[in-house]
Amino acid sequence: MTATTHDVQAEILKAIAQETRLSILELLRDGERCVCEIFPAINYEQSNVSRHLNMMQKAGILTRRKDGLKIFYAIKHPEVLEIIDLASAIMKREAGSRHDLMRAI
Amino acid sequence: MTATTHDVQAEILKAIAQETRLSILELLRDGERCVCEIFPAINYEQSNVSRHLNMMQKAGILTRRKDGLKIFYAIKHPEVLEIIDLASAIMKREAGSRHDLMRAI
DNA sequence: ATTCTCTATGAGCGTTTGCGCATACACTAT
DNA sequence: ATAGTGTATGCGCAAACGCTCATAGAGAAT
Repeated sequence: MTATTHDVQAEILKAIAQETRLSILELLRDGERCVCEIFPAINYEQSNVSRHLNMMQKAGILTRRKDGLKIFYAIKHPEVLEIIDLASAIMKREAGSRHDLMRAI
Repeated sequence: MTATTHDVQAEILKAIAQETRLSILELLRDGERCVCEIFPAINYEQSNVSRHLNMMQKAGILTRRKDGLKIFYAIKHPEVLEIIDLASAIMKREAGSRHDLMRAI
């Protein structure tokens, strides 16, 4: 029960570190979206997307807003997108160094 | 086989988003360490720590250097620590808003 | 060659994850 | 009340994860 600092950090990062959730977060980069807009866009079952959104909200990185039937989710902390961008930076540099390695052979 | 952008991003972030690995990365913040220094510090089996280090190296976030018997691991990209720090920032803000919620009741 | 130290790997186990299908729930509209 | 739309949840399943114990490799030292 006693959650350590690393437990909480891991919970937040795990909420971001998954293919489907990254697709969702990329959509939410432009602003809030409802489930009905998201799941056709990324081509997954509505239930699956709903679970992912719920999970991210519980992890504290998404907000939830009800409007009639629809429920709109949005990114809560701008740091989430910064984290994704940093991961992209690592990815690109890694791809580059692998190219260098290729060329060296 | 065709790895998408999100697959690679997720692989990098997953390599960070785990309690034990966060402990290891925190140790590596001060510079390179060998397995023999790390596993007693975080109180896990040597084999377990070895696997985590190997996994992070394959994900591209750690470097590996051999020196006699010992093998030294180090953080390869400074962005890794930035990501952890951003997660901390989110964590603190969340903790704050939860306090506000508590006080509001 | 033997022994000692450090690291990696095989095997096994319980838990968690991500997914789809079907169904329940919430709200709106007629 | 009934039907329709949007969202959440129960269930089951295959795969991945994280861990430990035991063992194998690799290199140093005697």
